[in-house]
Amino acid sequence: MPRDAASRPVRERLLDAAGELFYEYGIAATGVDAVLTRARVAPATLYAHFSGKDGLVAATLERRFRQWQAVWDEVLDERTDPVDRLLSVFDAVTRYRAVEGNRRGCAFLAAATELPPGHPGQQWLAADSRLLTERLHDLAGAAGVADPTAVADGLLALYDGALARLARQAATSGLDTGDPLHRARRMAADWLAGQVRPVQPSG
Amino acid sequence: MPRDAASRPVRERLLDAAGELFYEYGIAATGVDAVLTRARVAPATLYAHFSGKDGLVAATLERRFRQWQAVWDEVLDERTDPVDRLLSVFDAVTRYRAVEGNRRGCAFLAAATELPPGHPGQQWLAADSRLLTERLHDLAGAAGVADPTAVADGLLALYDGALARLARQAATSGLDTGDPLHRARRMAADWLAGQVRPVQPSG
DNA sequence: GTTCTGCCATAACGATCGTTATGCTAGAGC
DNA sequence: GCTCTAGCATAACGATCGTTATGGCAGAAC
Repeated sequence: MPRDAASRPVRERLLDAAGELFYEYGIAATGVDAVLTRARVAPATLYAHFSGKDGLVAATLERRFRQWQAVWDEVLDERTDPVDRLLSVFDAVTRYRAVEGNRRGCAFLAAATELPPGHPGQQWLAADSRLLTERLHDLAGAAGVADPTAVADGLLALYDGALARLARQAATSGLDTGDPLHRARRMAADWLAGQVRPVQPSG
Repeated sequence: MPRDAASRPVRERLLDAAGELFYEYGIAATGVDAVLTRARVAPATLYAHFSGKDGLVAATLERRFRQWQAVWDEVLDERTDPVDRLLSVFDAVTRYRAVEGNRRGCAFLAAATELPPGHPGQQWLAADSRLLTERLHDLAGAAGVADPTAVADGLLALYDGALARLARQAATSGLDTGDPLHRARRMAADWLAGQVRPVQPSG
């Protein structure tokens, strides 16, 4: 099968190359040729694995979504304190950044501004939004806050804000100071302290 | 000069058309032809007024920056209470949205993900970041908060978060409920209540 | 050893991109 | 009236886009 047995499967190479280039330079600005060159893959091979550029874009977003969800699951499994679990979204994205090295902010946010309506990749942007909304809502409920929806919305606002600022920092490098994610986490913790209604342990 | 005296000057028409199309469909996805058609302008005329597409992009961002700054100035002039003035950034963007009708979130945030480094439009993204950072810092200082930098950063996070969520809502329409800007403003007000150190009036 | 499959390299396709060139017409200024 | 300017419409430029076609080669299957 693979001519070079030591290299990764061709589909993985394509997703790696496309993911990095789309994220670094933008989806529209990245040509198929650039992906092919970086992945060292022939054009016909790409179209044998994907329906086209749109399909490749959707596949990279799908993989990114699953990786991000897996990292969050992992972080969540390490926590037991309800408030810690609520704040884990910030730690998960920090860990995901360390692994994937995404300095340009949220890939889904960037894709949301680039993809037209009806693009096959849109479903993964929706999946990301849904995951964030529903999971934060559930965690807020488990933490015993008075209004889980309001807390989830608030945390989501801080989460989006941190990732959006990361995207802006790439353009305005050197102007901002510190890590937006750390600041957002601290602010969320402060804000939560006033929102969490201590629950009597049932036992 | 203008063949059709009733119409706006050709430069304004170009900026109007380009601003709307770039904002609605993205910068890279909008061809020069689409701008020319919408503005009813000949190709040579565009290149007589701007250095090219990049120059047109930069000019639309410049105009947007100045309009946004003017709206914020206007809102600020109506306020005297220091906390109200601090929260005016949310009201200004709400007013700007009503005037300009920008349902797809922050144009500068979108441009930050689309424009390559060194693009002539980057300076206006930097100007927007600087305006937000410095003005919020000054207003926080005037409000007598303990740590103006921390307060400015916090408000900036909520501001970015609200505009980022607007961008995502365009893709995930119908999933989110309510106005992110209103939620962010309320959350900012709550958060500020714990940050503002009441200052003794000097008189 | 032959066949078959997966992938390669190269080239070409039509379409669209940003940009420039060529005439032509309508109004302003003298 | 004449000139000059500003903008028009159309067409063409080379480049690049996403996509497809062609031919060849290496390793697996049998």
